[in-house]
Parts: sequence; structure tokens; C-alpha cells
Amino acid sequence: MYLAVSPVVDPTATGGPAHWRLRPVAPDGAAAGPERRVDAAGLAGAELERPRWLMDAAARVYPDLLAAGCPVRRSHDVTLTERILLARDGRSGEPSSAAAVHARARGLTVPTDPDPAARDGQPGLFESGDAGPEQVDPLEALATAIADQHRRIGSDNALRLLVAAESASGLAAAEMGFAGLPWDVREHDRLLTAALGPRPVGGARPVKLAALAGQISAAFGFEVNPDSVTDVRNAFRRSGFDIESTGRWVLRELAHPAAGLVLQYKELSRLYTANGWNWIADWVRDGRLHSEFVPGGVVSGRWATRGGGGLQIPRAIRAAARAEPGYRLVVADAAQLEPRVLAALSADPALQAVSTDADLYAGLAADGFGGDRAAAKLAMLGAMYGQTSGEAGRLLGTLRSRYPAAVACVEAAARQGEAGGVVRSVLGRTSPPPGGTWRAVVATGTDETASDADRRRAREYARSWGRFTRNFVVQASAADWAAVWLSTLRRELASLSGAELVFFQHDEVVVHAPQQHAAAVAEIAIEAAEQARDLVFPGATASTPVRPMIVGGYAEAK
DNA sequence: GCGGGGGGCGCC
DNA sequence: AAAGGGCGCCCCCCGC
Repeated sequence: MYLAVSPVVDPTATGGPAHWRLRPVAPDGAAAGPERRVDAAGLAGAELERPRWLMDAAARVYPDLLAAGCPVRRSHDVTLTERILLARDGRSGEPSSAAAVHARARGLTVPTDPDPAARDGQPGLFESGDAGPEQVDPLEALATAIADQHRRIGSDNALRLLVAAESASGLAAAEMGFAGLPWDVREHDRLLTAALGPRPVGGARPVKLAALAGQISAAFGFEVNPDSVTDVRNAFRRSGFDIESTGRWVLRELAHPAAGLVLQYKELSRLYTANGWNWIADWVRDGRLHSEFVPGGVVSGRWATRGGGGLQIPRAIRAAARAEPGYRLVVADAAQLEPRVLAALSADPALQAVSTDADLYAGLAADGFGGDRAAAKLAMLGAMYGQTSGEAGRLLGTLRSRYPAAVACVEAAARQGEAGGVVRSVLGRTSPPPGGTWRAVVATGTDETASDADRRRAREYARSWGRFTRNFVVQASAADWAAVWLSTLRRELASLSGAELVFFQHDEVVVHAPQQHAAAVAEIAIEAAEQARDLVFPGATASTPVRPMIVGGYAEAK
């Protein structure tokens, strides 16, 4: 049974909906009780009955519920679910809102998805006074959508698990955006000032950057703007270094006094522009970093973020992520998740055995790489990413001889992609099919009359897509595991008052918890990982351990 | 003046 | 023989 929820927006009011409409709905879409119209207190009362809430999209609905004081335990997220189901049908990118699902199921004109970014102050899709022919009652749309999705999911247990975990991820993401990551602005400012000098006024460069820019020009003997790739490249060419790119890997090899200075400049400049004082002003409010997390924002099922670069908090400023007084951060990450997932996915006995090592790469090294951990790691990453050249390519043979099933698993995925096919994660997330351009290029290159250049280009395209699908099966299955881990962890966390998820990044969570609950949170993280392994890879002997650390500041965790 | 593409770099 | 996957965001640059 579900409880469908839909906000009632008054276009003239600000600060979110004052009322919500609720309706019990059976899995087949039939109304299972009368509709209610409730305020915040009514919402909270309804949640006490522990329903599975049925919502259009947590990203659109849940922030207002949280603001109204109604944290939700369980949900079915029509939009997140629809993305998964559409991808399985090779229809990624089609509208996925409840209204769209409803329209498709009823053969009506499908509305485009509401844009969450353009929603503030605007009446929602269904609330505009003049209902057009394609407007549908939102509760009606939800009822149609759950029935339709139930039918399409059927009895596929893996898919059911994926949909449940994805829906829970939607809740977790909204909660994390709402809570924010505790952020010590004074510590951040201290780090910035130490690296860059005091915060500049106006548009001036910080003093350290200005000094480096001056030294760079002096080293060349003429004026060079280190912010300009073109400028830097031309300067090195004038100085006798014929470089194509100004990337780190190129500059590192240059025997010119400016090279090291440019590298220093780039590092500091990135800190200043990407995570400097402006970033604080934009994304930190009341001591919390508020990123918008977007579950399923990546085709593989990984999360993305909108704004703040929430998944790219550089190590240089992690010391600013600090627990509040009386609290601790519990940082739990699944170390070396992807090779462990490959072990489980491929059921390779030898790799599963090695995966029980705390350091999988050390185990690999001992198992066939003469103790050379770096080589073992390179070979494993190369196999998962599709690297065929260099040392990784040479080491692939060793990997294949030791772990034939694991290598065969990723190579089968690569062949599937090279042929234009799709692949699936362990729980059934499906890769997108290649686009029209790809098909055209590959078709041209395989024609009898194709030129050598056309053939080469076609091979390149095919191989590139093969690398994508090769990596997809591992990355997406890791994302499946992580979603189940996160949702299990989140569910158990509800029993510890004051503990909240504040950060999630692919294979790592941060929980902000009262000091006295920190140890329990760590235990929950460990157990949730074991449950995730059993749910996502039933029967697998591979291990996907997490090692939580209880710290005051994020920087202490690594 | 604006937007898109590209180079580059941060994270996993 | 074969030139490693996924992102977001910054700046510059160029074309309109």
C-alpha cells in the first residue's frame, strides 16, 4: 500500500506549500481510501503510520516535506524509477515525471519534465489555473504511474531491490541537501589565507597568485598570463619548447624555469577559483555546505551534484568539514570497491578469495605479480577501464591467467559495446545505446568501400564505446551496491536521534552524529555493507568491507 | 554581450 | 596494433 502525496501550491504565497493532498493507493493504482487535505501537522501524523510514500520525485517534493517537519522513512519515487525503466527499454532521456508516465500509459501527449531549477516562485505544472487538455490531477497521475511501474517491474527481484534503493537514495539526497555538511568557515578561511594570502578586495589576484604571475613573466622574459592556456603554450613555444598542451604531465617534463612556477600557479589558482572565498559565499550557509545531490545523475547510477561541486571537495580544504560541538563525523568508505564488485559480479573464485584481504591490491600482488602492488593495481584498473597500452596492457595477460572469469566478464561487456549493444549492472541498470552519429561512423567504416581513415575512425569509435560498456558493468554494479548500502544504513540510522547523513560520494558516506552514538553509527555502517553484499550479490563469497573512522574533521579520515 | 566548446583539474 | 571509465566546474577563447 502506498500513500500518494502531492503539494498544493498557492502561486501568490511564498515559502512552500501550505497544504498537501494525500490519498492511499493500492499497487494497482486503485484508490484505497478517501483523499485527505492536510497541513504540516497532518503530514507528520500520516508519517507516524509508516506508509510508503508515493511521490512524483523526492527532489521536487521532499524538500518541502522536510521544511514542514515531515521526514519520510520509505518512498517510491516515480521519476527515479522511471529513468531506470526507460533505460531498460533503450529510451533514456524521455520524460520521467509521474505526469509523463501517466500520459504514456493512457496514450496522451507526454508533457516535458518540470525543471526543478525554474520552479521557485512559479506555479507547478499542475497548479496553473487554466488547465489545458494535457493537465492531469497529480494524484491521478501518481496512481496511474505506480500501477504502470508495478506492471513493468513484475517479479524481477533484483529490479525491485534497485527501485527500492533508488527511491531511498532520493530521500537520502534531499535530506543531505537539507542538512548540509558541517563546514567550519573560519578553518576554510585560514587554509585559503595560508595558501593564497589574505582575501583580495575587488577583482585583484590574491598576493601569492600575483607574485607567481610576476615570477612567470620574469622567467620567460616577457609578459605572460598564466590563466590563459594559449598564452602559456605560445610562451613555451617562443622559448624553444614545442608543446601541444599545457597539462601537468607535459609541464612536469620541461627543463624551463617557468614550468614549475606555472604548475604552482595552476594549483593555487584552482583552489582560489573553484573552492575559494566565492565558493564559501555561494554554498555555505549557517555553517553547512549545501550541495544539491542528484541520485542517478550519471548513466551508471552514480550520483551527480548540482552546484558547489559537492562530489569534488578537494583534500586541500577537507579540514574545514568539521563536526559540531558534542558531535563526531563517522566517515565510512568501501575501500577498493570496484575490483571487489567485479569479483562478485564475475564470481571469479580466485578474485573472490583475494577480495577478503583488507588490501585487495596487496593480495593481488602476492598472488601473481611477484609482490609488486603498484603493478597489480595498474593491471586491475586497466582491465576495468579498458587500457590496452603501456604497462597495464602488458600486465593484462598475468591478470587473465590468474582471474580468467573476471577478465572475461569485462571483456564480454566490451565486445557488447563495440557491437553497439547495451549491458546491465547486477541489479539491472542498463547502459544507453550508442547514438546515431556512432552508428553512422561505425557503419561507414565497415563498408566494403571504406577508406583506411574511415576504418580507423570506426574502430576507434567502436573501441571507445566498448571501454564505456566495459567500465559500465563494474561502475554501475558498484553504484547498485552503494545504493543498497546507503539505503540500509539510512534506515538503521533512524533509530539514533541526532545522527544524520551529511555526505555521500560513490563509495563513501559521512554521518554527523552525537558523540555518544558515533560507535553505533560505525557498527551500522559495517553491518549495512555486509547486508548490501548479501542482497546485491546473493551467494557471492567476495567481500565488500567498509572501515568507518570516527573523527572530528573530515581531513583526519584519510 | 552571450553561449558553447575546449583545456584543464578536482573527485571517485 | 590497439592511446583508461564516470563526472562538475573553472577559465579562456571564439563565433555569433
